[in-house]
Amino acid sequence: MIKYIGQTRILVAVDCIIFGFDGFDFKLLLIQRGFAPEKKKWSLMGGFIQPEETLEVAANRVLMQLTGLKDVYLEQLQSFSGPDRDPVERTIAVAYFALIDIHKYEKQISHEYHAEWFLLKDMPQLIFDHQEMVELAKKRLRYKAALHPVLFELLPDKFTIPQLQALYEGLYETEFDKRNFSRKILSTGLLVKQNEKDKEGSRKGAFYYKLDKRKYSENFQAFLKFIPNPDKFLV
Amino acid sequence: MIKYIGQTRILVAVDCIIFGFDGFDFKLLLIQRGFAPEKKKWSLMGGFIQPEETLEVAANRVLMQLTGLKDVYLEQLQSFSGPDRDPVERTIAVAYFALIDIHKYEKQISHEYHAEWFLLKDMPQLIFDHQEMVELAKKRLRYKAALHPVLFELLPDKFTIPQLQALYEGLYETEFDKRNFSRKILSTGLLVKQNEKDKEGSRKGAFYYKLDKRKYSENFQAFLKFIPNPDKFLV
DNA sequence: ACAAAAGTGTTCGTTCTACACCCATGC
DNA sequence: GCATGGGTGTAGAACGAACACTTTTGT
Repeated sequence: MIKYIGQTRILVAVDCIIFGFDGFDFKLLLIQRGFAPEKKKWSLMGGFIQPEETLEVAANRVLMQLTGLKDVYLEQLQSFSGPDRDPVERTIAVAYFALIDIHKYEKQISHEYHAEWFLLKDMPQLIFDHQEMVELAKKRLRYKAALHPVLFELLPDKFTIPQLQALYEGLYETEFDKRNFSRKILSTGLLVKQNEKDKEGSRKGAFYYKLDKRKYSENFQAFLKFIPNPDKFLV
Repeated sequence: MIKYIGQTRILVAVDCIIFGFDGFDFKLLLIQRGFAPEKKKWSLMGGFIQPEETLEVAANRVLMQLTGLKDVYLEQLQSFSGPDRDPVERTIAVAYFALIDIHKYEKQISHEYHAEWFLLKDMPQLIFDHQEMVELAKKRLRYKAALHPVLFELLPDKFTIPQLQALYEGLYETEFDKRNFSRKILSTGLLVKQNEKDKEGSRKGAFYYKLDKRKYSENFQAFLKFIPNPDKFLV
C-alpha cells in the first residue's frame, strides 16, 4: 500500500473543541490527558485517524467516545501543522468544533477521560497548541453565529427568549437590547411559541419556544452586505 | 522519531486552487499531471508536505514552484480525507486557495508543469476530488468576498472601477447596477483615485484607482447582520 | 455626428437603533 | 404591596434598491 516513494508519512489526529451552554455561561468540555507527555494536563479530546476513516468520521467517533452523543453539530475548523506541535512525534491535527446541548451530555458522561466542563472565560492552560485552536474556534463561532442561526444547536428542545439572549450575550461578551433582540429573532420566523412557560428564571415566567426545524435547515444560510442581494449567492 | 505505537501514518498533501482574473473572466490555473495515475489529466497543483514544513509553508512552496510568486494571498480551505481519494495510496489533502494577479504570473510561467489558465465556467474534468475542492473554493470565495474586500488581491496595482465591477460580476455570475456598485465601493474609503486613465476599455477612458493598503489591512474584517454592531465582534 | 462606455443623484422603502413603561407572579 | 424579570411599541436615522441622463472621445 506504500506506493509514492520517498515521501514522509505522518500521524494525523482530530481534536474537538466542544462547546456547551448551561443557560448562563459558555462552556468547553476538556479532558485530563491520561498518558505522557503532559499527563494530567488539560487537553481537548482527540484521537488519531484510523485507516478506513474520513476525518469527519474520526471526529464523530471521538465525540461519541467522550459524550455518548451522535448527530451532533460538527464543523471542520482548520488544520494545525507546526512540525513540533506534538513533542512526541510529528502529528498534524485537524480541529473540529462541536456544539452540543449540555443537558443531553450530563446524563451520559464517560468518566474514563476525566472530562470536565470549564467556563470559557476561565479555562486552565491547555497542552500543545490547543489554546490556539480554542481561540480560533471561538472566533469562527462568533463569525458564524452573526450570520447564521447556528447557536440553536446549543439549546435544548424548548428554550425561552431570555435564555437565547443570554446565549448570544455570552458568546459576544456584551449585552443586547432585549426589545431589539427579540424582535430580530422572532422576525426570522424560526421560532414557534409554546403555551408552556419556564418558571425557573422569574416569577412571571418566560414562554418556551421551539425551533421550526424545517425553516431552520432551509434558512441556515442567510444575511449579508457588500453585495446587493447576497443571500442569493452564498448558498 | 516513531513513538506513538500502533497508529497509522499517512501521506499529507497540499493542493492549491489558484484563482486569477484577466480583466474579463475568472480563471483557474491547472496543471497537466506528469505522472501516473491519471497522467496527462488536468489537476490542481499540489505536493506532499515535507518533514520540517508547516502546511502553510508547503502551500507557499507549491505555489512558488508553479508561479514564481511569493507573498500571495493564500487561505486554508479544508482538508479532504476520503480513504480512497487517491487510488495509489491513502493521502489526506489540505486544500488552499490562492488569489493572484494574473499579469504578474504571465511573465514568470514555468513550463515544467504544463500549466494553463482555464475559464472557471469552462473547466476540464479534474482528477480525484479536485472538482469538489474547486466548487468549495468558489463557494468560500463568494462568501468571503461578500463580506470582505478580498478580491483586490486579484487585481493589478492600478485598476478601474468598471474592471472591479466586472470582477465581482464574474464571481457572482450576475450583473450589478453600476451606480450603486461604485457608490458602495467608494464609500469604503479603500480606493485612491489616480489622475491617469485607462483608455483600453472605452474612448472616454476610466480613471485608475489604487488600493489604500493601510486602510485595506485595517478594514479587512468588516460588515454584517443578525448582531447589532457585528463588526465589533468579528475581529 | 454618432457610437460606446464612464460617471453621477434622487427618491422611496426597509431596516436599525435607541429608548421606557406595563405585566404577571411569588414572596 | 413590592420586587423581579418578561414582554411590548415608536420615532428618527441610516442604509439599500431602483432608476436615466449627461459626459467624453475616437472614428
